[in-house]
Amino acid sequence: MNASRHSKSDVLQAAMKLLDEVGLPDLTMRKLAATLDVQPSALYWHFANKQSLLAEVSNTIVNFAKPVSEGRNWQDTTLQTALALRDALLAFRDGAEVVSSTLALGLGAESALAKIESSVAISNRQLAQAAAQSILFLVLGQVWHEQQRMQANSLGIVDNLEETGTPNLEVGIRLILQGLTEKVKA
Amino acid sequence: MNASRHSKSDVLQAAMKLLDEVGLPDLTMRKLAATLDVQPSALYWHFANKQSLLAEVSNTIVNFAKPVSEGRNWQDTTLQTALALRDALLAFRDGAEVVSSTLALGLGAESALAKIESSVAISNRQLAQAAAQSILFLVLGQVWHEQQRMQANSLGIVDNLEETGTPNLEVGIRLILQGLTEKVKA
DNA sequence: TTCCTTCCTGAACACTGTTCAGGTTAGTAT
DNA sequence: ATACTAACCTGAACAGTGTTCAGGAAGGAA
Repeated sequence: MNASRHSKSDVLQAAMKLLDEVGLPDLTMRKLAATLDVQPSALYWHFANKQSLLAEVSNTIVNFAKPVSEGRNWQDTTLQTALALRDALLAFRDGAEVVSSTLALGLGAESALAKIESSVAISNRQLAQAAAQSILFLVLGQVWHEQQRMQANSLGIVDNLEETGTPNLEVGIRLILQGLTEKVKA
Repeated sequence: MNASRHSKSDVLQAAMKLLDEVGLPDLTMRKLAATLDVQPSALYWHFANKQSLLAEVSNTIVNFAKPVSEGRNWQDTTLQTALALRDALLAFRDGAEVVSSTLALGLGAESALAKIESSVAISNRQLAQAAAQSILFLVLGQVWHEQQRMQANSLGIVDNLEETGTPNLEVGIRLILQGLTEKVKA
């Protein structure tokens, strides 16, 4: 789209736009280069490799989550934090898969976990960490599943009987928070 | 290893052996064909494509889970079911990633969810389904993370300060079960 | 021996991420 | 204006990927 030269953030921005247009499986270095009117090798001046690029994409997605206003209690705040992350993931095509992979490889997006964990205001940090990680996996898994279904549906693949609709993510999170509250009381 | 002809299950078996030896990223059709002393194209007589192969690998992993003996209560049974799934995933290199991907694509491994859900003996099926899905994502996410670390460690990549050890998966599952129990009581 | 199903070959197609020696462009300093 | 330097890019290649397809060979049954 542009014949001028590009900065690192130009490339990142183009990558996110392309992700939205074609999805993660078709987000190739060659296609990305093409949208920038540049040879594929040019991208490697800005990023060491594709994974590094995806790591920054991942960070951008995670940091897109709106900061939450303090709730009535830490349970509420944690729930809002988790839902804000969900919204951020949903705001980008294949967002959950991108973040999951990056997180698994340990290349970024750790702030997602940190934000949840710091909202769990209980003294037992080990327990808080376990709960935060559980909530994170729950959000990622749920949204990944949902986004995959979105694409499948857009390809005309029929959903088996509407599948009772998405079992609300909120329910799962509330279960964890409920259990956590009980455990701390004891 | 063998110059004779091969059946579909031969190929599947070889795939699982190769998975164990080289891991998912290096499980290529060409390498798989090589271990069978066969041209890559021969594999496509047995499987429509690589994803179908991986789907069957995935099913094999999931079905490897030992059936659990009925516990004292459904909470206990569910916990045992989840832990059995975890053990099955851990028994195969990159097991969690294989199953996660297949599940996301909707190509198999659904029995994993079914087994957990059927163990949640509460009348509210919608709630049971949400809980089961939460537990499944939790197990997959946790084991995926753990297996990724295993590989990283084996490559000499140093863990930052031992990372307080795996926040036990059991803790997370128990939180959900606890919350579930409370919710049903009310 | 014919026939048919099962399994495989060999070669190609259309991609993928990545490397590298060398060139251009832009901006800063003299 | 000239020289230098950092930023950015070209063009070509390498080594690999999943997949397709026309045709051939092996094995058992009629």
